[in-house]
Amino acid sequence: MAQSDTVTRILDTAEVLFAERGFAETSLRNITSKARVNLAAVNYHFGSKKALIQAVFARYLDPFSQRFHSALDELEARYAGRDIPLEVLLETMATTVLTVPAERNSLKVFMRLLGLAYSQAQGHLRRYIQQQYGDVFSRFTELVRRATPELPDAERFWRLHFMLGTVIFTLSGLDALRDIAEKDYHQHVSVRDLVRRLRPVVVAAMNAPLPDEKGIEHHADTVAH
Amino acid sequence: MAQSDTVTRILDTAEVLFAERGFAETSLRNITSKARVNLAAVNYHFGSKKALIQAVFARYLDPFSQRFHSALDELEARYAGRDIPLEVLLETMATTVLTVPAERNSLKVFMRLLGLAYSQAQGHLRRYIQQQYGDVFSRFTELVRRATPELPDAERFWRLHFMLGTVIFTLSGLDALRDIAEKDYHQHVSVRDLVRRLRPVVVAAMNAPLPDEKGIEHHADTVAH
DNA sequence: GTTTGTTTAAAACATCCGTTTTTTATGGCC
DNA sequence: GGCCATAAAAAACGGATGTTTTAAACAAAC
Repeated sequence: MAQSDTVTRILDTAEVLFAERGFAETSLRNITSKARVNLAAVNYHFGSKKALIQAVFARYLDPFSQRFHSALDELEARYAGRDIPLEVLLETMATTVLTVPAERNSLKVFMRLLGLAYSQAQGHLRRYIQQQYGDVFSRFTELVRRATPELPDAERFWRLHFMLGTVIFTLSGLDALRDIAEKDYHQHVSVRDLVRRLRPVVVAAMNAPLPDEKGIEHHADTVAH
Repeated sequence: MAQSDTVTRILDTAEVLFAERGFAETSLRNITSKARVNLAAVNYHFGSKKALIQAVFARYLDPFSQRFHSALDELEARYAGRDIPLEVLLETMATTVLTVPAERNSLKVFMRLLGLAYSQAQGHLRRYIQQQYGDVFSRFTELVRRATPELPDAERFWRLHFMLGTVIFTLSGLDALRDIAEKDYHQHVSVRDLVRRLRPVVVAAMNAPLPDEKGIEHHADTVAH
């Protein structure tokens, strides 16, 4: 009966603790005791702590990758060769990202994990994600390239990462920001709200004018004449 | 003679290791051995590892806070009551942030530390920074408020944090991004480059049109008619 | 020259870590 | 019944961590 909901209990507990405190600050003893599971169970079922971390990510990223591929398939079919508008691409990505964790009410956890994956030193994680899910991202960026032919390649690369930073940073630090926002503006903030606010910002950022030429330098103390 | 360059050696070594691997992943033995200093010196001079971490931040943030106050003083004097344009405010902040670590050739370290301060769980750090340097940030946001009177307060709050996310995320993950960028676009990327690219994006994001009204919902799969 | 306060050095302490090993239970199959 | 693979539980291992204690060096003050 208890066949292997042990595995699920470990994953459920681990993702929450990881999201709250980070990987290094979360010990296997924290996880197993809170999950009411034997300490050795982690190494038995997953092999190591590293593998546990990767499994936590895979549980989100596998369905995400699958759904996102399907969504892009649909889009390409619908547009039949014509370029897909940037707004549609961004919107599709957003809804796909939001769909997966929504089924488990764990958007906050998922976003926090994404944030950790980037910022944490953990080299093995970045490598794992890159080689496991790099192709979905490549497919997406290629479609974005076609949607923004006027942007130089390097500029588009950086702007995409700028926006990735905005979204991950905001949604992963959501709790802290939400506290401040609600204290200062007495207004509840839902994730839907935030996505609504993010949309025009991201679009405007992607469509911003190109930066000045390299040679020309501006200084704050000479710009206001 | 050796009076207390021990303190400096510890700080110099600690900030580099912290930036490279994070706080939890850096042990006092790592620091003290690399700094060729006795293990007990950290607890003797700083009291604890937590206090060491805060001291590392203070060494950057104290001069930053001081300079930024002066810069804002100058601006307010120059504009003598008139509102300071948003671009000038942003530019001033940028140059101040860049100035402090530039004097020690440690911009990368500083940015990475800022990123860690946000993303890492370390509750004590956020609290310390908030209560120690919250007033400079408040002063800045108030000036931004006057520079963007058309923005609703909540909207401005969120957009400022969006942009904070962009900058910190990008500059703190710089090394990883730089690797990808140089591999794909065979082009060296300096921090100056990045700041140049960031400027129009941030300005456009702050000036983006307001989001749709709350009631109206958009879905990716119905938006492309 | 001895004393005093400060800094460094060395060693020990208690605790926690990830992992491995050993033992015990469980349930399907002949 | 006995057999066996699988899972869970308990115990132990080796090592690393932050901190504390004890001892030695050193400079300044008297």
